[in-house]
Amino acid sequence: MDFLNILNDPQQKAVQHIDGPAMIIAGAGSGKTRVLTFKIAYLIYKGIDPFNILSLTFTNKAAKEMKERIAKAVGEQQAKNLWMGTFHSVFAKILRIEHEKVGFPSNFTIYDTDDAKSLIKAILKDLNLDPKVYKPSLVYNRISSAKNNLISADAYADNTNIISDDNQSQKPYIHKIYKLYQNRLFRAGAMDFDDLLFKMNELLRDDPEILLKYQNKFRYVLVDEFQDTNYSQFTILKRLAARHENITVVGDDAQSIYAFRGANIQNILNFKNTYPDTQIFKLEQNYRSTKNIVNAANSIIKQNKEQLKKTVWTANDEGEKIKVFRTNSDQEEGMSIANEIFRVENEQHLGFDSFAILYRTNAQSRALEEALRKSDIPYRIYGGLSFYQRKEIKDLLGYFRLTLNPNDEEALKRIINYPARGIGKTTLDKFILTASQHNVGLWKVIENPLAFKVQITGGTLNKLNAFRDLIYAFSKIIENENAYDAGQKIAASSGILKELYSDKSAEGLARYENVQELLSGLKEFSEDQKEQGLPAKLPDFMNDVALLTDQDQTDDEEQPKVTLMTVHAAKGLEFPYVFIAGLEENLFPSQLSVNSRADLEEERRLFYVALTRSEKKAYISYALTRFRWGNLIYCEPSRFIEEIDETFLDYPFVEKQTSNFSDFIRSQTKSQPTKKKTAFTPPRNLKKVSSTNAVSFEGSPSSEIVAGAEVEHVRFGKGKVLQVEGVDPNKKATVFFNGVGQKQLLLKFAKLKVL
DNA sequence: TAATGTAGAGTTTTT
DNA sequence: CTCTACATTA
Repeated sequence: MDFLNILNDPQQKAVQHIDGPAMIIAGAGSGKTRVLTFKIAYLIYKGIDPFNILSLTFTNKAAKEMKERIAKAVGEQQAKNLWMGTFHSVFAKILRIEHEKVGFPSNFTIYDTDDAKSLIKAILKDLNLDPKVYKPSLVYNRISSAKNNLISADAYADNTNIISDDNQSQKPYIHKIYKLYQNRLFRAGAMDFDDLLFKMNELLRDDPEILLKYQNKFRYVLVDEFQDTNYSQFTILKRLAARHENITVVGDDAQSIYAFRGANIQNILNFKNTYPDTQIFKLEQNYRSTKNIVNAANSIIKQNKEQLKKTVWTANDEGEKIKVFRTNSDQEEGMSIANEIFRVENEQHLGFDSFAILYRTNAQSRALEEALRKSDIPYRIYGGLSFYQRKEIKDLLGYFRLTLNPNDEEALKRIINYPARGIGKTTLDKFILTASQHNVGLWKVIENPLAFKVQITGGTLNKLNAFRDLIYAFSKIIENENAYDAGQKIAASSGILKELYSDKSAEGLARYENVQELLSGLKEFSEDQKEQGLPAKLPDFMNDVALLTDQDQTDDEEQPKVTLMTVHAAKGLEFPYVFIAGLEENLFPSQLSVNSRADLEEERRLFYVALTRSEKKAYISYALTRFRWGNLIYCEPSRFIEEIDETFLDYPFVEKQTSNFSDFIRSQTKSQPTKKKTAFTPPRNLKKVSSTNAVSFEGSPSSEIVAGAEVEHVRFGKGKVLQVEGVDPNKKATVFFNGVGQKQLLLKFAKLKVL
């Protein structure tokens, strides 16, 4: 095994371990993917049949990349037979194979979160419950977390703790919604994300034959990103591995950032309790980042109480210190970053894809995007509304879904009257009611409304029959044509293409293009599958389209671009230069996390993940003001900045002034009208970048701000004071800004200059 | 039943 | 602010 030579000692040992439980604790940048890849290659090299290896990853993209790497090591033929994918996609596949035992059609639909919430809304209506009290997203989360803990609808209703919780929060009927929700899913031949795991658990629990079959099939189980698995997932693993106990988990407790969706960090912290024979391998050498970055990240993470002991170190260069930017506004923050990217790129010529801007929330991308656009820096934003969540895409997929599974209620509701064909809400409501009364699928009623004595007019019946026949026709098309041709035909004869084409607005054009993009995706799929000798029908495409995310899309990038994404989305990636924006209290850490120690620790891990993405240099920035929901709010620097050992920071402000940030801010804002402040003028490293915007913008004394005065604001530009009210510390001015409109500003914060 | 207008809510992260 | 969902009107 030549290739072992390029690994370090603990990496080699981890790779060469074959039988029995193993846990690989992989620090950030320690070559985790490489070890996992080599380990699988090594197993195959040692004669283990790839058919017997199951490897679970966090994203489909990760699985695909790993498979390609393994193919290079052991050859295409061998690699092809590996089972690799996300928990959801692998188990969806198995559930389709074993669908008879599960009691679902093999082409069951997978409801995404939007479908699920929409269904919950429909149930609320049936139960006459107020959607403001029973917020669909809240109910969904409650059900989801129950499922992730393997609590069925019946168990939920019987659990006195849960019920008293719900009673306490004035939502006593959640158990009822849960039960009905499962009923409706069943009738629609649909599962939500959590069901995929839940039903897999049930299957393995209740059917010894199936259990044995998959235990013997997956003699070797490997799990990546184990720190982000939930109880349901771990339970599946335990069941599968119970016979041979060849289970290898790889992860980093310091990078566990998905507790909000049920991930249980205890899975990794207590893995050895479950398998006392576990061999533990620690990968502690970081190959990615400079000493400064590694040490700064260590100084952050050590503040967390709950963690496995390890010491991440690097032999790399010292590198530059982490630079801190402070700006007056979120816009300026964007400009500072854009200017710095421009400067570094001019100097180093690494290409714009060497830069990433990371942030806590998607909403922050706007100001950053604007700044990059102004500076003519190419960029690509990841996340936000995903491609597959767009209305036009869901509409077309709705036709595909309904044709493949006519009981798919959410798909039906979505398209039965889109494009408009005269079947309105009233009619649809009648059908849904009738279906519920007879406890049959919606499609049964649609096919033959008279059999169920639904009161409809002859005209409606005709329209309905036309729709029914349309779907029948699509069904034939899907049977006979490949995915692309079928998709094309359905898009055309459903009227969707025409509908979108007739909309000449910019948004309409974009929607049309999106649909075209989906169709070309189908084309690519059809050709790829054919090439590999695999089936290329529409159902094959639809099988896990609900499990795809934007990250799985192949981007045919023509030019290098700066990456903009949330910290979560950046997990597993690396960039030479990383900017972490919006390091402010109530933003990062998020407002919702600051009250609980566990949540705050997760935010801190998130920051750790962000910082450890960088190879050469990291920047962190915060703004003193920021727009949120159209309102200007005032921000304080994040506690995380203080938590970094200052020897790793290039942060000129703290040295001169007090280290207490709130005092610092207060002193600035209070003394604002008078004397010149040394500390508040932009520090040297900022001068250059902020000079394009407002250079050390000085406000006038509040006594000069009177009604009728012409003033200038650092952000809104020129305007006229309409009214001033209140007394000095809390004096408030109403100002009309040209082109911006009327704003109310507190003078102690807002800097207004009288012209 | 379709189209238009208005009110209300939302920003934590995603399979 | 911006988007969506609902209600009202034609």
